[in-house]
Amino acid sequence: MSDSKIRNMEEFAALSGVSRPTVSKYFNDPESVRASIRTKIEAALEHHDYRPNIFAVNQNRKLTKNIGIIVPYLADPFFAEIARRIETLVIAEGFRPILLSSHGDTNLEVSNLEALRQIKPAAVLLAPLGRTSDRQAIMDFCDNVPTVNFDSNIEGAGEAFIGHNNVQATDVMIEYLTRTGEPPVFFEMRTPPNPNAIKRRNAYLAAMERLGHTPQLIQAEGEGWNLEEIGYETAKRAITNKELSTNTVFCSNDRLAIGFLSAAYELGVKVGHAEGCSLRVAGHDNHPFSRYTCPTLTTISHNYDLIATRSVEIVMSMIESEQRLEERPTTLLDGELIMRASA
Amino acid sequence: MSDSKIRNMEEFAALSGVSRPTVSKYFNDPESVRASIRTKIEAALEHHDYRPNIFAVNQNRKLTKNIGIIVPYLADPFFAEIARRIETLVIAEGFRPILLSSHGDTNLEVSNLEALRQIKPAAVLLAPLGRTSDRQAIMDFCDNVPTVNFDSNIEGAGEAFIGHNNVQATDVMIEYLTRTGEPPVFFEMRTPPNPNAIKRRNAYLAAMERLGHTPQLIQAEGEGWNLEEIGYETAKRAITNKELSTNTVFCSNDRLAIGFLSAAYELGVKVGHAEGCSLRVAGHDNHPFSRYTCPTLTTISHNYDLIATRSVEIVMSMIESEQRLEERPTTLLDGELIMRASA
DNA sequence: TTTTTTTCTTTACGCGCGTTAAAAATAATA
DNA sequence: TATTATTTTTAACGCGCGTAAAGAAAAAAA
Repeated sequence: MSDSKIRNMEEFAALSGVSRPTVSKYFNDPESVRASIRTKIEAALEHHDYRPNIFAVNQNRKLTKNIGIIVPYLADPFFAEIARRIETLVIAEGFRPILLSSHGDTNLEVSNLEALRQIKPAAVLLAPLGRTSDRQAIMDFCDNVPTVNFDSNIEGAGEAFIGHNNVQATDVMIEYLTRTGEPPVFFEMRTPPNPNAIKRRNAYLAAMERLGHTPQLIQAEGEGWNLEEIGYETAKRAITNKELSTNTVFCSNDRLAIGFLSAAYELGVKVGHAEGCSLRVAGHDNHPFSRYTCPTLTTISHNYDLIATRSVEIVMSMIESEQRLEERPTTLLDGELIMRASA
Repeated sequence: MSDSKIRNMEEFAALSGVSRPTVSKYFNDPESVRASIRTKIEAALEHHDYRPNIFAVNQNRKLTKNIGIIVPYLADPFFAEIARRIETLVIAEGFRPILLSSHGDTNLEVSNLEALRQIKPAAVLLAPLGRTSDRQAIMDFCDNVPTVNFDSNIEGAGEAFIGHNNVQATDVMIEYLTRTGEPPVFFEMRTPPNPNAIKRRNAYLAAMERLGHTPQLIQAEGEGWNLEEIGYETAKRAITNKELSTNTVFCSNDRLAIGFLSAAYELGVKVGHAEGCSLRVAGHDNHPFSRYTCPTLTTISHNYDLIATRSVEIVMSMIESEQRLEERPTTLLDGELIMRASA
């Protein structure tokens, strides 16, 4: 590797003995030039450290090789895990992932959208905040940038939606809990940030009615994304005041469940389905930490793998076909019951 | 807001009644133009949606307004939390954070560095993988891009290092544990990915010797970043085989401790400092979830706030002074004992 | 009001690369 | 070998903006 610094494509083309437009063609798609030419260029690449200036490239292309990824809250391991998988897939497809977190903040979500629009991404994968999203800003964005909406469905936003089948997942868990013990109370936030929570609540109410049981909602009052704390506080109150009408609690998500378990432990309430336990607790999401709670958390898993692969697949097909999808296909991925010690 | 799409600065300048070079000056620093001119431009901005093309801007400036942030593993809530704080501070300073995770992979760390180098960032905040980092690649990078090294110290890398005072923190915890009960066993990985772990081990050994106690290391064999699992498996073995020489365990980090607590719970070993408990467990890091473990985890907190603010401060001063620091200042931030139920 | 200082306008070049059109070279086919 | 199809070269323009120099205009100082 020679130390000679190459300033631009002109110089590199001269060194490789190929004309600049052909070199440009090569970098856009190595297969598009003749093998003999390719060999020349790649030989030169081995001796000289050259890569096209990314700003100049992006300025002159209508769309870049960037793919934006926006998640509502990256410090939540669930989104961190999804983001990690998507990033990996995007890189494998030869694109550059740009990962942005809205940190639970509406304004930041909007400015993330603006930041992405500026860099002319080939496409965007958007997991919106949900209830607190600026719907208009998102719709405007989707008009201008090919977007796939995932996790939180914002009706009409983006060319497609990939999400979790909250109804199926909720049904599976309620069926399991009811079959193996008492029907569950539903533990949730009164005003959850994420629309999936509403779907889960409604699915719970519907399933309980269908099965002929009386539903009970325990609703935490907090706002924001500090879910463990909200779950902990509310659980402490609910347990102390004996608000639970059955011995089984189905939490709207694992983070609330983690808070619940913490409160139960502190109050000396033994959780689990083994003998000697007075309470069963189940969660929803298969949060990365749910297998290490005490007791380990029975929950319903998202299909992490499919949610990532399917989203990236759709994005890639959109990019390839270079046209928007006419309808807005919605993919709901079934959840899987993960049986552990807590219920 | 008129719908008229403005193609470039030329058009916008015409609409605002100001010459293009002056408009350019304005966007680089609004204070650098006369108030009367500023008013004109800002009036035009209210009617027309225009922002300079970021690629053209970056191409023509020697250094951009980008600040790179690399963390070793973003799915670890510790790094997610640090990254979140740093991002927020960087935005407040008027820069654009570019957050990249190495996902625990050496090759990805290297390609992240390459990706950053391409976008000519004003500076970079780097938390390297540590033991598995490609030291040469990092040193090369730091030669070309002003970098601040944080969390994991790679000797000589970057203009400065901001980290955790592992020795002080370890001493504080050992002093506390010893004073309130039996001296601790040290629970760690034999080949930890992060150099902080080595510092903690050595600090433990030194402190035990100083206090006249016999040290004992329980070393997990695994590799990688799946720390809870590694902690869980090893703890199960250690408890079952009665390998612990005292009733107190000091874990090298909270994620190992979470795995340890999970194993102890499963085996029916009651953890805590209350009566009826047979084991005390302490961690290190004040991981975001450590306050919700069962029992809640006694640990030592990083100074999350200072680690972020100090790092960003140094980066900003580097950018402002436009010159590299002559020495390589090392800042070690003291840890704070967080007393909870587990020890 | 006149002089000096500061700021703005005009004009023009450069950044590094995408892209196109016409001419030249190479490869494939007859 | 001659003909045709394909690829490459040459030459040149454009992308949108930073920036520099010289002259004009505005503000500040005398």
